[in-house]
Amino acid sequence: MKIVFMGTPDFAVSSLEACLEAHEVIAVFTQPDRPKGRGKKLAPPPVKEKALAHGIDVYQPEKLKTPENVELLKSLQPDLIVVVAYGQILSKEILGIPPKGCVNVHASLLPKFRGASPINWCIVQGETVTGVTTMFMDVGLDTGDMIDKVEVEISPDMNAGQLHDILMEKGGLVLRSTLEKLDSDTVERTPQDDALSSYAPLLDKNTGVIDWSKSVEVIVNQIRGLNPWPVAVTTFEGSKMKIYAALRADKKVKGAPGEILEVSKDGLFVQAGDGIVNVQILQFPNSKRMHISQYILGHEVPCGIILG
RNA sequence: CGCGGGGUGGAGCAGCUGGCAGCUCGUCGGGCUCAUAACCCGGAGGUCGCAGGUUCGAAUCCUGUCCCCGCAA
Repeated sequence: MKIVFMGTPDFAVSSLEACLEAHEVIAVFTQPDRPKGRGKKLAPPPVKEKALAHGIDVYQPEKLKTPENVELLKSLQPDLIVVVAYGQILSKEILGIPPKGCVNVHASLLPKFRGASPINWCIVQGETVTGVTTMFMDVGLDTGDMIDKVEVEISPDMNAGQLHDILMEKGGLVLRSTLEKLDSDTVERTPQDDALSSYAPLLDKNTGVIDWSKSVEVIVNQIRGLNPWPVAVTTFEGSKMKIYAALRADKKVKGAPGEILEVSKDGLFVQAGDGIVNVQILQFPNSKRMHISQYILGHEVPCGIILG
């Protein structure tokens, strides 16, 4: 099949590889290079680098749905368009271009966690199982008919970064199978049950702010679900404290929500709504990320102060 | 040239109004103990990121360079 691939971040790269394995990728669409990192340097998206390495034409339109780009897509005459974390909406007109349709790889078990950040939200909400779904795209947001699905277990200590890496790999695998079915016209469509759907909106900084009156479970899930980005944060004596990892603690002491009850090399014990959170890895502005056992070697952490 | 912080014994930090490099932990040896990640005594370990400069003398001031990090995207 002649495929046009659309994708941008790391997550899309393994799917691009899946396409390259058995099919002809005639063009890659990805977001324009953006200023990135400390120096404002323009950085190419991972998908672009991969595509260039394979000598594939790369297009980086600011807006995909302009008449010129629609014409461009038509002229490419793809059999199929594969979209993975591209970052732009495909208009109805574009969706109708390829005869085999437009398929999307989505990092959740649809219809749950439709939207931009399914990987983070499923952990934040305490799911124990998630997965990757391939589907035919329609005009709605991740609402199209499903094709293939693979489940992945979320272990209690897993954070969003680790889950991302697993799902990325699974995404490539599922797409391979979906591509085979499309190629041989043996695809089966399964409509999504809207009643079971949920939405995983784009993350922002505020998502990371910890409310210490919430339960231990909610806080711990928030912390691991937002690692490595945007990272759970709280306020420690006026400065921002990022928390990368935390556990549930078994302690008998008790205090006000957000109060630091005890500090040792085993952790920073903080009162939450229904129990105690053991903060393990933290980071302060201008400082390196480190485990509490290292942090206390060079810093004074008085008990009794209130976080948040 | 987007803004800002930092590179000091294995780890985390202090020292930086220039004058013999310090703290906590770890590590090594010894002691106490039924025992211990606890406690006591003692020791090892640092060209203070790199290169120049100012000075009688620089971790500390100046210049250049490399690397790391926070914000912002």
